[in-house]
Amino acid sequence: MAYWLFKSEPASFSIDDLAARPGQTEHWDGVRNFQARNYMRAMAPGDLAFFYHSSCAVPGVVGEVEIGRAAYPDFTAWDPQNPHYDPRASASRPIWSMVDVVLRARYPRIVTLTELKACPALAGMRLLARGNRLSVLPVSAEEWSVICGLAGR
DNA sequence: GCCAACGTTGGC
DNA sequence: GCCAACGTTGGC
Repeated sequence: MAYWLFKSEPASFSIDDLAARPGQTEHWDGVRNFQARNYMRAMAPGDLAFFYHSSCAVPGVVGEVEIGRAAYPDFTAWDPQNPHYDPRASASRPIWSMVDVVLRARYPRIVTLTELKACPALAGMRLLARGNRLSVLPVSAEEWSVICGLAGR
């Protein structure tokens, strides 16, 4: 059982968008970074992940999802109409992966980036590391429980 | 809109 | 294999 964090720009896909999906589930497609892809390949069904809103007025953790399906080919990569199209990818050579996520909790309030930074127990968190840009990150069990505490859960 | 930080690409 | 150029991310 492992813990993770997914970033998403709410203008593109927010936790409310996920909540509105049938079954409150969605495949997490469009990741085009090898390290982030490899983290998704390490995910197992039942793993939990934070849903983080980035590039917005109040960046922060807004909820939790559960991994519903382990990594499988990201077919959006070989769709020329898709904004994340990668001409190197194909059905026989997928290159990119995605997982399915299922909404588990939408927090009643945002655990803001400012709060995370102010929390000494989270000083080593990957999300807070200088220059961090990965959209998929591992989270330690300690960090998970600390942030759940901040969220009031 | 700005800028720092980073990953990727491509010339050599 | 090096490294400069470029594109992207993401906070502010």
